Amino acid sequence: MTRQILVTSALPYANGHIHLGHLVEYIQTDIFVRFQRMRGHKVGFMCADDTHGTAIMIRAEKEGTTPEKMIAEMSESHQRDFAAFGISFDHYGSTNSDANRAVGEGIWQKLLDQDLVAEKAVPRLFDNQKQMFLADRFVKGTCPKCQTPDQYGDACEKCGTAYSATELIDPKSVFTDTTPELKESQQFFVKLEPMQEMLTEWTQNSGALQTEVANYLLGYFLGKPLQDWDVSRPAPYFGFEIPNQPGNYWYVWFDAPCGYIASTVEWCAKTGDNADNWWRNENTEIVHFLGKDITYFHTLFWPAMLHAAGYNKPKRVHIHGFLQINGEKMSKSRGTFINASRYLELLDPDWLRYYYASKLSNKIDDLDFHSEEFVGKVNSDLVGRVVNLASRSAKFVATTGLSKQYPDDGGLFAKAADMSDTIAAAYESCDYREAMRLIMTCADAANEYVDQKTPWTLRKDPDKAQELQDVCTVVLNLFHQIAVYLTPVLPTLAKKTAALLGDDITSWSQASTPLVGRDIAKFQHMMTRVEAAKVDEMFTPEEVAPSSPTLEKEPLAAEITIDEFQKIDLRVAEILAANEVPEARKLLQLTLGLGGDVTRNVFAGIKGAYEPDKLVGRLVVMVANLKPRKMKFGMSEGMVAAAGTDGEVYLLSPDSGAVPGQRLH
RNA sequence: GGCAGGGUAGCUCAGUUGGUUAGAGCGAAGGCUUCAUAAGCCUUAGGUCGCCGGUUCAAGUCCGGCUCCUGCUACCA
Repeated sequence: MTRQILVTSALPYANGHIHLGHLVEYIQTDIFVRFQRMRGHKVGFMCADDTHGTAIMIRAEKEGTTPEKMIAEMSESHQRDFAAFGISFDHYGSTNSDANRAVGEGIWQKLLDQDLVAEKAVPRLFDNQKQMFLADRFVKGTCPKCQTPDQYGDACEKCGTAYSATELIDPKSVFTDTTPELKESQQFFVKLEPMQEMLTEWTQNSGALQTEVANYLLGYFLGKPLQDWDVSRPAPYFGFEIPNQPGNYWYVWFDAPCGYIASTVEWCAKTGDNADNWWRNENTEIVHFLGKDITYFHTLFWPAMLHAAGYNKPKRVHIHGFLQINGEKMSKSRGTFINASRYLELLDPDWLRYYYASKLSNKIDDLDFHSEEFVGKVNSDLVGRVVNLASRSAKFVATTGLSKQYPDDGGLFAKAADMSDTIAAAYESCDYREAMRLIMTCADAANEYVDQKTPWTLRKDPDKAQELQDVCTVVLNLFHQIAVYLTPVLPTLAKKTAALLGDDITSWSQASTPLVGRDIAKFQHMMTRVEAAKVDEMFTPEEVAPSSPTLEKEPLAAEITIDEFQKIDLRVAEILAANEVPEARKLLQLTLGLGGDVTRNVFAGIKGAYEPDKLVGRLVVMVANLKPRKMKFGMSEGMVAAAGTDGEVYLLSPDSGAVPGQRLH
């Protein structure tokens, strides 16, 4: 029976480039999609850029551009990366599209019709200077529980306490460093509690979710009344204004998943289909792939929206874990935050597709990119075992082609053909690791066969020409079979196999029918080996070119050791007094406090750049163990740290929380 | 803090409803082979299954406690 399956990957946020972590998901989804297409099902693979929200707005502002321009460039970059990794979307849209606005408005109207929208006043922090309400992530302050300074407005990194931004002690806007004001904001909420029963049923009994996920939802959300979901944000916000509610915008997570439908709408417009055939048709299986961080958006809010608006709920939500690099979180400072484009400079995308496939299961465990394993698996599985099969047999039948009849192979081909359903089931359940393991057992059996039959010996005896052709016919068919099974993962290998044997691989069933009596093309290498050095190079941070004009003016000083650095005692100091030195052109006299009654008298060359009155009370950094020096106006007992070239002077200040006397490490 | 998940060979992971000597791949050691991109084949070594206790004829598997790791925690996405 032909199934109709609409598959999505989560929408990448237009705030950054595609990296190896994203690719876990897109490759995983693409394998599923290609597998289903091979099985003859009707598949739509939808994705789009997620373009709205404060983060986009702020970043565009920082880069001196408009959000529209930024998301256009990012979309192009994303699509280029996806294409290079062979991600075969049927349509790639954007949440900032007319189609998406229409989908959002349609759902919104249905929510209003069913009295599922509530309006409430919410106290929120407001940045007066920037004239905007601040999301939790844009407020920093001292944790109300453990007093750790410099924590975000949602949770403390030190003690793990979750709180709301309004509870922070001494909150500051991360944009302006000013103290935000508490203001009421009228916001719109989707009422979820009326759909609690539906959601409980769907999450627990529909089979759409992995059991861990169902347990998590039951344990954390569904065990108590569902809170109303806050779906609006006050201006300024980059997104869609809510119909008839000027100054109020949909929260990005309201319109982002609508992008799945909007993409389908745009796709159907191209193909002459109707999106309702996919989204309002019970025979369509909606399958979402996403990372565990966005679980509840897709398993509570999104199904609620779909349900209220009369769309199909997902048949399956497949959630995967995060990518780790050599056992650790990806990190920019460790050089393990690898963009897709960086990978592509050095390595073959098919290697990553296979490597991920060989590690992905249907659990939500994190997946580790382990350099040595990556090299080992690709070289040993793909090159040494799979591709090598063609390489060690094709040459012997270059002139004769394949035997007319499929020879007796002791049941090898039939045995591998019998595995078709088992392998297919592994793909279907997204247990690619199991699929790869099974396929590799086929490759092992084939290599053993070559070893037993020793075609290189047969070749030397003209009387055994037929036997040689038969043996190679068997080996090439076993290879072809494996290539068919691997096609969802390695479409490029499938193409090269097709070129060698003159038979395009389009259907799963081709693994069950041997190829006979045909010429074969001249053998060409199908895959190169991974060089470990290239993988290492990928994880070596690229040298930053010293193109900075400031660095040219003042080049970096000679390298020092940590011991040498530690001789310099840098301290946080408070400016207790600042006075003009009438006869000096550049100097101000500062009295610096190091806590208690320890003070230092310092002459600092900052006159002209700072008003003495305004300096009193602020914290600076000083070199506290500098040998005192007698100057024309008195003793200077240290030095205040400041940056600047060409007469500009900028004092350094510690973040709030630091106290006078603390040493810098 | 709460919730969810995990801890099995050097590494990455399988272990079905509790049932013989706990498996695979990679890596390691030894041998064979030379067609193939130093690829292939065979053999070997390696694990008190996180810790403690309980149920049972029998526990990696079930129950209780402890411990370590990871993620999430609705107004960042």
